[in-house]
Amino acid sequence: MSEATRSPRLDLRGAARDAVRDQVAESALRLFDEHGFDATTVDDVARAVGISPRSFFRYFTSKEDAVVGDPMPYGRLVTDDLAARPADEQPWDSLRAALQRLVDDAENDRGMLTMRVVMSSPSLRARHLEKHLAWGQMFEPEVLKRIGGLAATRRLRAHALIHAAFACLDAAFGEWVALERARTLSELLDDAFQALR
Amino acid sequence: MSEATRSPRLDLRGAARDAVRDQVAESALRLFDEHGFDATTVDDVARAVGISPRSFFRYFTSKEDAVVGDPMPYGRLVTDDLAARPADEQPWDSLRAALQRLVDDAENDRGMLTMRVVMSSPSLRARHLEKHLAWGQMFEPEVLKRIGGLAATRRLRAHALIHAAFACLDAAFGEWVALERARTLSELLDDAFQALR
DNA sequence: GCCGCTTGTGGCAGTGGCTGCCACAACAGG
DNA sequence: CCTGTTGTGGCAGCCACTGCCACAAGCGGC
Repeated sequence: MSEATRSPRLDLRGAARDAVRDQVAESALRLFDEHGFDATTVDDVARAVGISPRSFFRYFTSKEDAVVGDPMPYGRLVTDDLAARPADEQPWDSLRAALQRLVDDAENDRGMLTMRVVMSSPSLRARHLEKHLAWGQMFEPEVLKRIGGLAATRRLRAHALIHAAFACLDAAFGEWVALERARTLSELLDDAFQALR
Repeated sequence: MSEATRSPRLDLRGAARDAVRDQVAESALRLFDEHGFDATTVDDVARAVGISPRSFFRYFTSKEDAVVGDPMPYGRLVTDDLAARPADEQPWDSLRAALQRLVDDAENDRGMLTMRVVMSSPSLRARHLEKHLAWGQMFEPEVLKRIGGLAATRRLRAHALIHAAFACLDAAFGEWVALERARTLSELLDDAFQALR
């Protein structure tokens, strides 16, 4: 049967799968926060949620994946927001606006917990940073549209702008966690972006 | 015997050890470049240089470490350069100047090979990015000295500046490798820093 | 109701990175 | 020649992760 003619039931299945995934991820997050990421094995997580270790790796591509998640869905959202910005806007402003999507979604207890766990382990931080690489590639075409100047250096400048934006994002996240939400993520991100004008 | 009274011979030993380390790293780099990082096992590298796999991990803390190296030595050099910049210089200019140390050291065949291998594997890219985190912590005190404005946001802005500088560095490296050295790293880095003024 | 198909799951064995431990070899100083 | 220190190899074991296979669950057609 072809992809197009499949019954909508498959969406239900997908939804069920996503629900399980979320639940496993949340249990994992709690365990990692409580006992440490390295000290908690995949077997521990699997046992806690009542699935086999083998099945854990059917839901997540890696142990880290249960915390940092797939970069693509958010990447698409933010890229769409970026594409929807006015064509004559300064790229730096477009980037700030587009990242608001991530800010809105992270500014809650779950986001705080996730960031705290991410920052607690080098391998998680590394995966987190890798997400920026994936997003950066998705953003590039949109940012290039808004960049003028010498053609020979456009790609370089787009790259620098994009990853500087991520640097601001991480600085804001870091401060947000360190201050324990004394200020809003949105404000902190504004400050960080402002510092690089 | 106490640390202080040890004979200088130990430096010789350290030097010998460093020499072996370099040689193993170079062989590893060649193998990784030729057959791929993931497809090359530590056993392969060990066999190629005539040491046991167990000994490989006495020279390097991880397989990736043979490529990306210890962040501390370079971190110290650059931090020292940063500290030596004039106190009234703009932090962005100080950072650009301090990174020249890395540029000078990378701008050769070995550096090109290393960057190519690093960019070829996600796990290597991740470790490479982790190095920035370590360096960032070392730079922070020096950058803070050069940052004014509201005290409440100084750390945030310092963090954003520092990691934006690394974003520029990586953008320059990426372009340098992509262009196959058609332009110098130093020029590319200038362009990237310029794009963020 | 039965059958057959697809899809999700568990178990098992195996690979590869990495570590602790122990025995042994190399080499220095006495 | 002996002795303490240091580097090395081998072995066993942990853990993340994968391929394979057998099996169970749900769904469609009949």
